[in-house]
Amino acid sequence: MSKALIPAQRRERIQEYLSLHKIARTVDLCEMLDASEATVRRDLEWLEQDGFLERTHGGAVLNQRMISEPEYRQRAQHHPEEKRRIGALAASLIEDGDIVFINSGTTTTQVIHQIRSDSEITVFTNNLNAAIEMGEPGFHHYLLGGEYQHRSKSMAGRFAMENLKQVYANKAILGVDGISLKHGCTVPTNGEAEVVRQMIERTMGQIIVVADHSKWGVVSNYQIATIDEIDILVTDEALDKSALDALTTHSIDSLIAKTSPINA
Amino acid sequence: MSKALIPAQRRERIQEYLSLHKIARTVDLCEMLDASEATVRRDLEWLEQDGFLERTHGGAVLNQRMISEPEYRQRAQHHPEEKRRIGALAASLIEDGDIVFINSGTTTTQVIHQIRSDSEITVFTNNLNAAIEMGEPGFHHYLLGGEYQHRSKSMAGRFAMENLKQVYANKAILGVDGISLKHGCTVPTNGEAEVVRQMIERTMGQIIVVADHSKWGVVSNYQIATIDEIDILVTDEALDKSALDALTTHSIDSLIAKTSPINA
DNA sequence: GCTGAAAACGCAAAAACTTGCAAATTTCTT
DNA sequence: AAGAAATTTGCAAGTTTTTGCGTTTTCAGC
Repeated sequence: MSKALIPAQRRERIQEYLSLHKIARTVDLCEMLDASEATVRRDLEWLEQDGFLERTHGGAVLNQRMISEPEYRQRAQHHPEEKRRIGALAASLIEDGDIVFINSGTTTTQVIHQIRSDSEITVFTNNLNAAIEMGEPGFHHYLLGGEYQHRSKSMAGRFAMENLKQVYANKAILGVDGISLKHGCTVPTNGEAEVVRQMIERTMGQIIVVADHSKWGVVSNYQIATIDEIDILVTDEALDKSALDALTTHSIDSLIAKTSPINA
Repeated sequence: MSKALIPAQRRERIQEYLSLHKIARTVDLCEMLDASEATVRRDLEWLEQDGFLERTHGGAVLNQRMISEPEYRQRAQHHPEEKRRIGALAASLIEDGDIVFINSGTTTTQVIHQIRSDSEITVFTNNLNAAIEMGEPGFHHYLLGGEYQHRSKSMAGRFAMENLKQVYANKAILGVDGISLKHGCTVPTNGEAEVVRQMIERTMGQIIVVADHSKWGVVSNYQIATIDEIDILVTDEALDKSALDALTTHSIDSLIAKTSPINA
C-alpha cells in the first residue's frame, strides 16, 4: 500500500477536496493525506500562490472564482507547474530600469505575478487577469486600453494600439498559443495578434517568448512573429532535444525552467 | 465526527443561519456552533464589518438589503443595497445606441453590472472591477488604458486621457466621493479627477451623477465638477428633503431609488 | 432610576502558524 | 548500481492569533 503521495498528488487531492467542500481544515487534510501539518501548510501556501484558495486560520477556503468560473480552474491547471517555473525564470530576466511589454495569457500572468517588487521596473500589458489577481504591485504597472475581451480577460483594438505608439520598451515577454519553426509564433485572435505585433515593433531589445513544451509545433490562427524574430525562448525541460537544436540554429537562446532552480 | 470548526467555517454557518432565519440570538448561535458567547460576538462583529448583518441586543439581524451569496466582494462596502438600487436605476437611463462614459467606484460598478445586454450600447470606462466581476458583456465594453491603481482597481494617467480624446459620448454616469452645493463633485485622487473631467468635457449630453445619501455634504480632495454641471442625480430615499429642494433650484433632476420596486 | 440580561474589556490559556534545521527521500551522476 | 546533490519532510522552538472566562459597563424593560 503506497502511503506516501508525491507533492503534486497531494496538492491534487487538496484541490479535489476543496472543490467539493469549499472549505477545509488543516487537521482534516493532515489526516486525509497522512502528512504533517507543516507539509499541509506548505501545500496550502503553494496553492494560494496559484490562486486556487485563500488561507485562513485553521485551514483554507476555495477561491470564489473557482466556484463562479469553473473553466478558469481548467485553464489555470494546464501545466501549472511548468507555467509557474517558466514565469519565475522569465521574471528573473527583467532588470532594474527595464521597460517591458507583456501580453495576455496564463503563462504571462505567472510572469507578472513573479516580478520582484523592489525595483524601478515598468510594465505595459493588456493582461487584465494579472492585475486582478495581484496584490499591490511593487513596480510601475500600466494597462493598455481597448475593447474588453471577456474570454481572455485582455484588451485589444485601437486604444491599445494608440497607447503602444506612445512607448518604447527594451524587452518584450510574450505568451503564445503555438510556436513552430515554419509558422513562427501564433495566437488565437486577431485583436491579440495586432497588439503583440505592435509590441514587437516597438521593442528595442530582447523579444522573449514564454511557452511550455505543449506549445511546440502547434499553429494557432494568427501569426505574430517568425521564429527569427525571437531572441529568447523560456520553456520547460520536457521540450524535445530536436526542438532545442533547431532553436540554436536560429540563434535563439533557450532557457529551461528546471525542477531545480539551478540552470545550465 | 468534526470536533471544532475553524473561524471561517463558523462565520459561514452564521451566514447560512441568518440567510434562512433573518434573525439570530447569540445564545442559539452559541449552541449551534458549540462556541462561547465571546467568540460568537466576535464573529458577529466581523460579519457586521462586512455589512452582512446588523448587531442588536441579544443577537443580530440579517442586513435585508443583501445581495445573493456569490457577490462576496460587495459586502465590504457601505450601503451596498442602496448602491445596487441606484445602479439599477442609473443603468435604466441608458438607451439603445447610447455611448456612455462611466468612471470607477463601487456605485458605478453596480451600474455597469446592471446594464441590459440586448442592445447597441457602448461603454467606455476606467472601472476595472466591473469588468472582472462581470460575465460576458452584452454590450460594447471598452476599458481605458493607464497606470493601474491597485486600490481603486482603476486606470488613470496619460493613456486614459489619450483614449478619451478619441471619443465623444452622449451620456456620462459618474460616481463621486463627495457632493456638495458649494464644492460640487469631488473625488479622492488627482488621477481619477483628471479622467472624469475629460469625460465631462467630451460628453455631448446628460451628466448623470450616482451617489447614495452618505455622500451629500461631503467634500473629498479634488473637484471634478460644479453642481451646475450636473443634469441628473441618482440617489436613495434617505437623502434630505432640503437637499432635494436645493437640487431643484439648480435645475437638477433627482431620481430616487426606492426600497420597494413600486415607485410613487 | 432599578434590575436582570447582554455586551465590552482585559487577561491568560490554548490552538494555529512560522521558521530553522536535521533526517529521509528522491533524483541525478558516474 | 552506488554515491552525491538536492528537494522534501517532520520536528521543535518561538510567535501570533484565537478563545473562553471573570469583571465591569451598558442596555432594555419596568
